[in-house]
Amino acid sequence: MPATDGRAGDPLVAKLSQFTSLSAADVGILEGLCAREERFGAGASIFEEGDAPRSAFVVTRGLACRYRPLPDGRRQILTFLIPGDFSDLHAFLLKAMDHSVGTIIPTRIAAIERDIVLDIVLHRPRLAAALWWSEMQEAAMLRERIVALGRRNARSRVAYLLCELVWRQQAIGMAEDHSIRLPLTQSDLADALGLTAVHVNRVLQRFREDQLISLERRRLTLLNFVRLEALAGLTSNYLQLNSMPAGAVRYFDDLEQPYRRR
Amino acid sequence: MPATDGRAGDPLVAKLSQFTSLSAADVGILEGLCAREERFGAGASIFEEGDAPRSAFVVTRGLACRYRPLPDGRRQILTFLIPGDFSDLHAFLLKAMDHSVGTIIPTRIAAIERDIVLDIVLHRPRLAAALWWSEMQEAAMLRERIVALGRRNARSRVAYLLCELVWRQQAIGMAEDHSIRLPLTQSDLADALGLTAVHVNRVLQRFREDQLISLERRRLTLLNFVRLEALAGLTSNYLQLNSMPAGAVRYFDDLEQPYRRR
DNA sequence: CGAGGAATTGAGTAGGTTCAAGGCCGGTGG
DNA sequence: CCACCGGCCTTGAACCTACTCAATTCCTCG
Repeated sequence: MPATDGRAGDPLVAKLSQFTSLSAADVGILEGLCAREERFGAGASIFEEGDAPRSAFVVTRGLACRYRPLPDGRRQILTFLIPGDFSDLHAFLLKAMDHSVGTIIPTRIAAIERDIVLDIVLHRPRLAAALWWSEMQEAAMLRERIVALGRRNARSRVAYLLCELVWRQQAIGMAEDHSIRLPLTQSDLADALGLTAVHVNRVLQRFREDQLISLERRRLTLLNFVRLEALAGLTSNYLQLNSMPAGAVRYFDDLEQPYRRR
Repeated sequence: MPATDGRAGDPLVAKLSQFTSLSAADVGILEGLCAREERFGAGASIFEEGDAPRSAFVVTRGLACRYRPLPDGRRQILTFLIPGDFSDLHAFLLKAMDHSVGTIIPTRIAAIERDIVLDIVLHRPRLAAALWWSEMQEAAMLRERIVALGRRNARSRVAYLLCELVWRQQAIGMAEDHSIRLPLTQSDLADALGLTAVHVNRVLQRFREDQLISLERRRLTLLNFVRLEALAGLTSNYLQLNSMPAGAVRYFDDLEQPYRRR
């Protein structure tokens, strides 16, 4: 099993493999996509609200977030982007991004050209399906966030976000058991959860008292993930952490045929 | 300009035409998709959390919503589905839906088979682009909801949702100026906005006092949409209500060539 | 005309915010 | 090696927005 520094295999391949088994050719393509990375420092801006979208991108190392800045200086974090996240597959269809993306820690990003995206969609059905699935996973995370912000109290919200972060890092081999590196400040967490940093602090205090988590030196461990998941109110099929339905598998195998011989 | 009863032209065609001009053939395909509709009464369930996804679908008439039921009986409404909304393009890749869809008023839905979806994606690039765009629009709405629930107070949230509903219905020719039919109860609005029905009521009272809206007999009119939009804090490019970038247009025209001769 | 859901109103409460001050910790420069 | 600095975390007290509970009125529809 992989180590904890994010170097263990390609995180994108690891993530998509949860959904469907990838051929050697597909893996090659994915690794090729991530070959030319761009590096950003901590707290850097990758793009901003209003910018023309350039292309899709993959996070290969580090941690970033999508967010919407508000006129009064506050912000709402929409999603965190971890290694293996393939985003904005179709952003080239838009004239302007409606949100910004910035890094939390030093981060590497590989940009993907429009032509490559379309080539995959048109000629690599199985790979395209895997990318669609990862888009749907991102949409599922947005829906879960809405439920959390709309109908859960602060304790549940914090529990939910910590669980999500751990689960996602488990999926790419960046978690040790239920423990991850968590370089987010309490203020970052608050901006994601619609709370204030002060209140996030008090909730985390309670979680520590209750032996639910340990969090020190930027390392988070879920000590009692059963209780945390219950507190978070997450359903078992969250993140669609299961593979493709059998019918769809057969279907894509058939579609692959014409292209396998190229 | 179309009338107010939702019969004026095909709402799906109207919606996608905002994004790109559609060929007669594409319009024909879209209208064909909506030919076989299924009818549901008010308060009916279209599918439920946990169900295996059947296929994509288009709402042709009525009003429905996606929502997540909570264990304690409450719920969070995620999005409202109005005529012309094409949803779940790729849902066939999942084993189980993570949310439910139910109707508010009598509603008609056209189911779209997986094979038809894939045929469009592979052979009708321009139409596929339009459908991707509508998916991105739905994702943009989810992000906007997160911002509203996370960082805005009750007044702004209500203003935002009313504006969104009016804008969307304008886009499909179902609005008269700034006036729409609004069959939602205050409880529905509350479930979408993370508030209680009682508080939604008080906010709406204030809006009426302040001459911002009129709302009676299920008819909403924005009396001062400038102030409402400001209160809602919406950005001008919300809903990506603008057409495809020129570069993308050329690109898809090229892709169309091989298929135009079929 | 009656019934039931929806809207409205009031009073008390609570979860989370705001403001402000102090403490910790890691990094930097002398 | 040590002292300083700045960002982050922590804690307390007052406050406020929105919730809860409950009763009443209004509408719509059969």
